[in-house]
Amino acid sequence: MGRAPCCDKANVKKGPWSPEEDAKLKEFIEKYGTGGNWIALPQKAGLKRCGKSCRLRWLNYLRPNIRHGEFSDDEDRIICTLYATIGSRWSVIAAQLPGRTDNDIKNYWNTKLKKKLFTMFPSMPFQPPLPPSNDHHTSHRFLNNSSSFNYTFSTPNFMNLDNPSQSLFVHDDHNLQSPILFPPQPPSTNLICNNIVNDNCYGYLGFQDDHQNICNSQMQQGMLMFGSTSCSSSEVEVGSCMGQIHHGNYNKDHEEKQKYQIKQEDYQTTLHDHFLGDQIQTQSFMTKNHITPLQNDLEEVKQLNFSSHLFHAGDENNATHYQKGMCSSYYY
DNA sequence: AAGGAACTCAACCGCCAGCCC
DNA sequence: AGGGCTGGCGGTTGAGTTCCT
Repeated sequence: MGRAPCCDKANVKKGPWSPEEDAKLKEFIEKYGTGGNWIALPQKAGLKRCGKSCRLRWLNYLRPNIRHGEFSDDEDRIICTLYATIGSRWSVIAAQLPGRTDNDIKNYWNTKLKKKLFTMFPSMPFQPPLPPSNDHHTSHRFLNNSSSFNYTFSTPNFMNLDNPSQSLFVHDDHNLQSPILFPPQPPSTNLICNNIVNDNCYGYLGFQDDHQNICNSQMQQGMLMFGSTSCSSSEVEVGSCMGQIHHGNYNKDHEEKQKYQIKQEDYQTTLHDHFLGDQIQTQSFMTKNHITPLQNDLEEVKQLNFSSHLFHAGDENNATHYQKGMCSSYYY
């Protein structure tokens, strides 16, 4: 048995909306609101339309303060940054661009922006990150068997061109031919990856042999996406990555920095435990405790000007032990 | 000028989470 | 507790438009 239709398909009009229908819908909603029930609305408003169609028409076209037309460079940048970070979550991206709808942004990305980026950086595989898995069995499979990594991560990256050892690259594909992570001096091991998984974040570490290609492609992407600002080596904090995302314009006040600062001590201890020698031990090295201020998902992200769900940590002062690796986590 | 290809974008489809009964 | 319903969302479609040869 199939799913019950949301409306009587035979008796609803489909296709483009006429000006008369627009006027009817607009007038009704301005007068009575949606009444909290889109399915019942068309009948009340005298429209032969599916409730969902009404909702879409209102949200994407008729509601006040909708902006159509050219996207600005700033909007492009925001879309690219967010897409690289959270993927095709258009509604979240739209929430950062007042007046833009998720549909508009999705169309813009699919028809223009993506092509623009490919034209500028043809060798760059520009893929969104995979949404975090809710399947903890899947997640833990990585933790327990790094050599059989078969999951698609395709995630953002950002870098510090002044000091690549502080740059974060996270990327992957099914065939393990793309970088998992770029280390400045990669060991001659095949890919080893380490995933950090918990309820609110996941991330991973890894090495890859073909580091020159990684470097080249990721350099381009890093420049493209996030500029080349430095991040602090003494502070391991969200702020440093946000600065990069904002092309150096990021100005977090001290209090905010404190709020999101990761304890250097925790970080060092953890890395010492797991980065000795050329091998990364397959073990989670970040826990919820490290990210507590960030785990309240998207509302937090919005409040923080959209980018704080991305966390980057690096410290070259302890390079003897672990400059070969960086770490990353993504929060949803 | 014509017609085929490529592009755009409004609208639809179907899935899913959350709410309510 | 669980089944049905709804809103919200992302992916996809296809008619209309623009571009190219």
